[in-house]
Amino acid sequence: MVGICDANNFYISCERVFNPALNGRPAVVLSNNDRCIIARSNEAKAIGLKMGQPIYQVRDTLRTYNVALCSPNFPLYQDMSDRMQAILKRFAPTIVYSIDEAFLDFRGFDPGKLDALGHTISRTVRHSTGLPVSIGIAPTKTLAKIASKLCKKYPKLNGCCLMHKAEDIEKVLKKFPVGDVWGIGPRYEKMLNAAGVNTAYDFTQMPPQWVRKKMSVVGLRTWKELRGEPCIEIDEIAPDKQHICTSRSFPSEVSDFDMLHTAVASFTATCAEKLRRQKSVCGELYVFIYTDWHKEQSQSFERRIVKLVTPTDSTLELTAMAADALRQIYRSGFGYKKAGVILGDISPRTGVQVSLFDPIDRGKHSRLMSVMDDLNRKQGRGTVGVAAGRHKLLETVHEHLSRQFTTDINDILKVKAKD
DNA sequence: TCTGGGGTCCTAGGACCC
DNA sequence: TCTGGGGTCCTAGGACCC
Repeated sequence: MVGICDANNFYISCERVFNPALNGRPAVVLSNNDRCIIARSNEAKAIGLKMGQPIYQVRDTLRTYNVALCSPNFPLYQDMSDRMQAILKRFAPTIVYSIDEAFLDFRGFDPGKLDALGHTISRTVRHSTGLPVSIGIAPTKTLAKIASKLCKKYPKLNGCCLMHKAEDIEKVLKKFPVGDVWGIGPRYEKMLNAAGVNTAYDFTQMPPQWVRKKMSVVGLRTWKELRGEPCIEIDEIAPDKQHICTSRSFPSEVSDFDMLHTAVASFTATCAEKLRRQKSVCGELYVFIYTDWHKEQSQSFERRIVKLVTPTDSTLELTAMAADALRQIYRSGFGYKKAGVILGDISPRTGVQVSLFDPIDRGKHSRLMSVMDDLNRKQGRGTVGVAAGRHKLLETVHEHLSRQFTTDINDILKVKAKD
């Protein structure tokens, strides 16, 4: 048996832990620059606010229902996530799946005791972190996901839903919309509905050859999992990333080369930091800049891939190459709305083949980088860097930011004694 | 006026090789 | 009229996840 522990409305719940005034009212967390909705409380869902919806489209609703707005506070969410995962690990081998979810490996556990254990875990996380979670337990990961969704829908389940008897599972699947199944997105949902497949149960009754043909081996795995055959493996040790990306939309259009350069340099530095954290090097650097694609008039979507002779993790080298690439794709007269950097062709740092006429002192670079990473880790991000300064106009706007309640000593809540 | 920011895997088709 | 066959690698595009 396998379990999934999924935090309910995770970002919102994190905000609520430190700001109880948000309880019971519609609240949303916004994307960078407070542009669109990326998380919603149940109350916000109930009044029809949608994931990814731009704020300007729902101004009236926000006002009418007095919706609380929160700018994204990712350091807080990550810290709360770490706390949740630490608690889960006390009960069963845990595989972190995303910031708000983890799988629990219940193989070898007594199935008769799992319901009670699941409830204990749910209660413990709630008490120790303040986060409400939904735990689903079933023979496969896909079924466990369904169980955890039931948990959210039916509060009387009290934070844990165990699904293991074949007839119970069948009963659930017959009512479960196929589009809500993990692994079936909007495209496949449409295709399946058109073929008369509306519930998860309908899907399990389709011939495997048909599923394979229409949805490839990925769809077939989902089909098998729904029929109780585990076949989605998730690695215990998070594999190294194959691509590392940093990109942002700008608060307003940017047409000045130096400003773009500053942005691209800082994205590259962030990417390189992530790369060094996983002890890898990259062999490829990709830089892109977009104009606003919503506008009718002429657009520009430019990108350049640079292949490296010798793979590297040096911010110095990468920022220099990114600047060259940017110089090649930049065109004056355009207002750019978004830019980004992607590192690819990633491999472990050990075993780098240095080319014969390598002009770079790699030892020196790597000593410099590790001093830099160290300082940034201890003194906070952005303490030292090689980026070309900062521009006020590029800074992300966060009008409704909560404080760093758990990670900054100055922001820790103070308890006042009543006299 | 205004639309997020990360990732994964799979497949088909073209280039190229022998 | 007739136009090999098998393999690899790369890329773009399409689907999905949170």
